[in-house]
Amino acid sequence: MDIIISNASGEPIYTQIVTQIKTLILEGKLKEGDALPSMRNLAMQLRISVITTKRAYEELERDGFIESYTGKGSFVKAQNKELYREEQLKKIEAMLTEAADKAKRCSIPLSELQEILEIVYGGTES
Amino acid sequence: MDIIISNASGEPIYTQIVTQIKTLILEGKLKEGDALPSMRNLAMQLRISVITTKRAYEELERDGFIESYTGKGSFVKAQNKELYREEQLKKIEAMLTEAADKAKRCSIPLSELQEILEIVYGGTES
DNA sequence: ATAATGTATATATCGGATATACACATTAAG
DNA sequence: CTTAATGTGTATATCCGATATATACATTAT
Repeated sequence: MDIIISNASGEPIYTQIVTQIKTLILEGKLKEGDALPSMRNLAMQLRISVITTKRAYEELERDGFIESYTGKGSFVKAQNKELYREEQLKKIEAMLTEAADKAKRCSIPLSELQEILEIVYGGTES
Repeated sequence: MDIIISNASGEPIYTQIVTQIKTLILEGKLKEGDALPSMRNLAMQLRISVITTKRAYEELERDGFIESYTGKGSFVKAQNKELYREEQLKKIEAMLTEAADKAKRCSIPLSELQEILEIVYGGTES
């Protein structure tokens, strides 16, 4: 568990933790059942409060990445890729809806939107 | 100029003013060269500070809807529909890019995105 | 000069976001 | 049962951006 936090970035600490652990899980470097560092332990390492690590773990739990058990610890959950996909799909749909609304207000046709989408989808490197 | 502000809405006052004046202009109820109420005048009517009306007018000016001249007043600019369209297009492109990024991370294919876009574009009432 | 207009600086207030201390509850191990 | 680990809950501190303001200043028209 190499979590690195940067005070300079302006990004909140708990967010940095969440993102990094999510990435580790999504990349398969942390697998189902793997134990995460205890909240206290991680807090010590990073020299931050337990409450901040708790907040990060809470978010990971809400998003279905891990599970915590009082007295035992926190563990990586079975990845529910389908669920994750569904959630992302909802967010994507919301974004597309907003974009479509804006477009309609300026009489920008659907075809133009489709073109743009095609370009940005193709052009963005992951 | 019937500007109506509602303290209950939670929406900031200056935003309410901006939106309502933009709408009046876009709907053609305010035309090129028309004088807006002076900042002080509008502030009196709405029982708010001049600074708040100024802030609203500043935003309208930034967005190219009006122009203000010290000592004279504020006036509706010639509508540059093309410019407005371009600006909206930039915002739309940014939204689509973000959506595309999210989609790629979940291996959601472009075709699925296109479908969704088609649905939300068609289905949203203006 | 006067009275209208817009402008600039410094300030108050509020609320959400972030991070915290400390006490409490649960579990596992001896 | 005691101990030491774990996660949890309540109440609090702090900071920062957003919002709105008062007051004084600058410009224009008459």
